[in-house]
Amino acid sequence: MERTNIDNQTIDLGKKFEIIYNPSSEFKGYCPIRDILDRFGDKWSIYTILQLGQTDKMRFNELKSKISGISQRMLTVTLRSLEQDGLVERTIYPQIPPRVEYRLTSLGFSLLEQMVNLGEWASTHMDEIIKARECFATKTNSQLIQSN
Amino acid sequence: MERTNIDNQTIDLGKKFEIIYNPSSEFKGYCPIRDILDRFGDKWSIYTILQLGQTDKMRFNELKSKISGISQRMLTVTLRSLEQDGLVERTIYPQIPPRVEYRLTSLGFSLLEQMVNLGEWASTHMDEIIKARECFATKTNSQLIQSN
DNA sequence: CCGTATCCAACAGGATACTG
DNA sequence: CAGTATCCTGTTGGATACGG
Repeated sequence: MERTNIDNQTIDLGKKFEIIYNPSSEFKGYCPIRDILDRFGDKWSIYTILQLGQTDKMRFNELKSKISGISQRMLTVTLRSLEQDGLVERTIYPQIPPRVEYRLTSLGFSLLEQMVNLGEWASTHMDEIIKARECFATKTNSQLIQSN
Repeated sequence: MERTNIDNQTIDLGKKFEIIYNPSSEFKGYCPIRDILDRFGDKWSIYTILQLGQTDKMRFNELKSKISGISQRMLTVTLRSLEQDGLVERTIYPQIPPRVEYRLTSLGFSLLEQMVNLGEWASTHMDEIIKARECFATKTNSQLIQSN
């Protein structure tokens, strides 16, 4: 198994790689990251998880008001999806008007920690990425100018 | 700033939360995680990053053959996107037939590390999630039966 | 209050054909 | 070899109206 070495960055992916992604087989080429990202890579899951991580429990409309821009439909869809994966727990109090509370499960909290880690990476490197985008735009523009 | 406490899990998100997501303002409510996930939360970016992390450089068709299922178009699109964000470096050797090499930048490698972390989380908790999905399906079915 | 149902626009991405 | 260009389909998610 090969090792990667660039700029004195040596990452021994060999061991980990087989765990997280095995491309050699059509059937065993299942990728857990893909599965996870298919679920919370959507538009609202992260916001929802982050919000639920701020307090121990929240009601539907409370969540809706804190996640700016989300529609009623999408909040329902998102919460069902998270509930289905065992990340969020839904408690219904049988009363009129209905009262429903949502909270992260311990699994949800462990994902939250990963999200926070990813968020810290994103915050740290966001300026590099933005610079790269600007630089790329400049390169593309100059190529366009040359081809005129 | 509130603290979250469930099952003896105390995460002090207060400090980190403001960095990674500020929902209080329409304009300052910019979320770096969202930005990042909008980029590599797509269908092919992770596979591409993982593959490029396996060797120090790869050619276009080499990549295409290793990422099973990807179309020529989507590989181009994905690589351009990653290049634009400074995660991948593209080297063109002006010869016929053309020779193009791709490699991760150091920024790309640091993202790869995050992906590996996420992948380990996913691998560790995948069985819990699958169980939760099955359990959810059972609950839903029994509700359907009751309503019949 | 907390949803569900329906309709619809926008976009991601696959198939195919063509090019320097 | 390494792409573009074009077309076309499936899915995501927003708007709106209605229901227990």
